[in-house]
Amino acid sequence: MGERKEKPQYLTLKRFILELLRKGKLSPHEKLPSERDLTKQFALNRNTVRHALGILEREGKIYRSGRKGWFASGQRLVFDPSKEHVNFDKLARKQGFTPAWQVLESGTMQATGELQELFNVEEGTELFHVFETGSLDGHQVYYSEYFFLAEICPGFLPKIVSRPMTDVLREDYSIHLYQKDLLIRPINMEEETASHIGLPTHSPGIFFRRIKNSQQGRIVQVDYEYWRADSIELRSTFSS
Amino acid sequence: MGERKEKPQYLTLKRFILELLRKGKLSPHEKLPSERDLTKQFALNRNTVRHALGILEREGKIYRSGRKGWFASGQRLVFDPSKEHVNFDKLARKQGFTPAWQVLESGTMQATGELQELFNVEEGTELFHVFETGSLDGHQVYYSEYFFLAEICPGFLPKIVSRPMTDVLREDYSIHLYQKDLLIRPINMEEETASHIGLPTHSPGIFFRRIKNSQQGRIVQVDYEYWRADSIELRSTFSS
DNA sequence: GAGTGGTCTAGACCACACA
DNA sequence: GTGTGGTCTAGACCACTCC
Repeated sequence: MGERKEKPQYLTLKRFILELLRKGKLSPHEKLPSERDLTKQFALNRNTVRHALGILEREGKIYRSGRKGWFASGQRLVFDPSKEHVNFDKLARKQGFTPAWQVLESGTMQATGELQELFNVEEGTELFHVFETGSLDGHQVYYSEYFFLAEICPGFLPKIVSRPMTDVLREDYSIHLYQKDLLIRPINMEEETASHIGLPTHSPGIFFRRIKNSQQGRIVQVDYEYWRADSIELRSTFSS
Repeated sequence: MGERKEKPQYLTLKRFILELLRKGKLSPHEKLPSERDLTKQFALNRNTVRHALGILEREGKIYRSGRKGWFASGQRLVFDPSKEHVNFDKLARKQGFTPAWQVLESGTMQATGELQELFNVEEGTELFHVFETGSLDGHQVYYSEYFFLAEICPGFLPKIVSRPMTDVLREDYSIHLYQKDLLIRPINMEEETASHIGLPTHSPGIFFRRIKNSQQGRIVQVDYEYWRADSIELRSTFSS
């Protein structure tokens, strides 16, 4: 009657791993024992082990990398969605990370569909596109697709390989970006997105769609960003 | 060599259900076929069926309710995290929902631990606490725990059963709340939290911690809110 | 009582990673 | 080649819901 219910066994494993993390016996980015090792240690079936690991993954405590295994999550990059200016490089350095990014592809294209609507331009208007990945301390954390109005920044593309995009726009074109619209959605990473960051399909992620104005109020940039969910923390501080 | 890889079978089921949703053959809040029905229809094992359903759940397309089954998600409440004022009742009505809330428990307590730190008051300072759930169109979507500085609003608790909390503070105490700090985190709902909203453990959720000032700049309220992840959409629009 | 979702076992085969 | 995670099967028992 008043008996305590049996706790599910996956909770035992989950708590064990949380303890390892709490006590520092698993350092950030350290690999966990293999799933089969855990089945032996806890006399559990591999399905049950994977159930426990999946829960920890969705809580952001651990993450998977490729097919290489499960790893303890690192420190989160704190990100303020209420700020109108966003500069990954500066933000990360301020928080003690070593950020890096790599352009995977860039070029010109013509506006159609959603992009045409968002930019509010005629179909066929020329856009620059940039696909890149970014990392913190050597660990890949995001994949993004940026789109710019080509006419406002001729010769833009070669410059961004080595300099932060916001710096190039400010210094070379006197364009200051202001975030106008921000959409945030927790997602499962689709195969293609995940593969760019070296993650397995269905890794938990956070998606951002940003629409940015120039100081003249014109929409000049649209970003789609896909972040590893455990790599960031969303926190707004209001100054008023 | 150039052969297409076999698609995983759970993807077949996943896409089938997405099609049902897209075509409107599953209306919002309509129950899906039982897991065992789906195993028969698709000649799949129940584990595989549950895998597919879990992915759809984490994408916010479907949700579970109690042990009653899986349901198609409804329309999302659009929520702007950059706004300093938040009023669930008004926000929901403006978007065509019929909101409701229910106070589960309320009373007085003394500040300790994190609450004492957040309020920045002496240990033992009297606080009001209110635990409540909220629903949209009859479907429970959040559970929250509010804490107030008791001294600024004597006689507060009986009033909030029937009136929105922000209205009571404004009309009866001339207190206007300003969001000062906002923390957003995707979570798995823990057993206790989930049970308040009639959800099973590990339902995907979004957690908010809000710290609110009065117009005098004093911290007067701290909220912890747990939302069903599929019930809201985060979107900021900047007016500048 | 029949059916539901939640938990769990004991296997299996595959593609891929690493040594 | 050995071990890894990803996918999948064929069962089982339980607590709970609904009729």
